[in-house]
Amino acid sequence: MEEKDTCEFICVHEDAVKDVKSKMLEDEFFFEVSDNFKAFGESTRLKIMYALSQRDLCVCDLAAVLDMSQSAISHQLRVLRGKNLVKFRRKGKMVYYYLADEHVVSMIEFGVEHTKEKL
Amino acid sequence: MEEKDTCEFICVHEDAVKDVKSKMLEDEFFFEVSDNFKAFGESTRLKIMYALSQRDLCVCDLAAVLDMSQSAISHQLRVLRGKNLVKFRRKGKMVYYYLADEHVVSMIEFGVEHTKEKL
DNA sequence: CTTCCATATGAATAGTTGATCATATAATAT
DNA sequence: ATATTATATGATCAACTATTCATATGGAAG
Repeated sequence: MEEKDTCEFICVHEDAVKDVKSKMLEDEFFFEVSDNFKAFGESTRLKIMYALSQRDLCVCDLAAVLDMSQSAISHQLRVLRGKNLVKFRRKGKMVYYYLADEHVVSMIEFGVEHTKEKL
Repeated sequence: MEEKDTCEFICVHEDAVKDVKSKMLEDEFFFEVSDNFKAFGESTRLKIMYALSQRDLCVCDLAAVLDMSQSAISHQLRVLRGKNLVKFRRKGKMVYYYLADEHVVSMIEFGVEHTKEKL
């Protein structure tokens, strides 16, 4: 038998709550989805990905395009790599980054379109 | 004539940078897009919106569904209201929240689908 | 009006995170 | 080897944020 030690929830509509609760997804899954959104939810990372959607770029070029330090860019690229949103290939001393798959492109487009429509 | 006081950017590929730079959007716009993504980039807010995509719910029901405090939910609802992602209507003492428009639903679906495919 | 209940909100706090600085690594050239 | 250049990364710091706690607001009922 369940017992809430939080003494609230007097007003709960049991049927509605039960209904929605049954339709909720795994907590773990929500976490993954939001974690994915989070990658796009920071303007520096979004700009990096947008730039890469135009063409593959090395770190230095990205820094120039965004007018930011190489270090800052590298750190964000690391985050994006960790989420499998970008990949890279070496070419001599340089490292060229590119978007990991079409999902990234369509996610950006989706966000851009929806934001435009909201204006 | 431009002069960077940051003494780096030796490796920049001018043509590539110029090309991509010309294709970049307004800084302000990138900020808005990422700000929108950010709303979905936090699991509590995402869960709230997902729950509301199933049916309109009052604050107390949301708290019950997510098993979180009423205060925490209210604070996040405030954030969502601020970004015009949810709206509400009063019914007596209670306040029913619902998603502001179809954009919210499709954004959630989009994120969910893309995350599924990545597994 | 007063009480009760649903919700909102300000303040405080802990955890997260993005940028910088300094430094390390890795590849190329000399 | 050593020097140079491109990138990566650890540490630090400041800014931001999600939750909690305490309290306020606002509607309904007595």
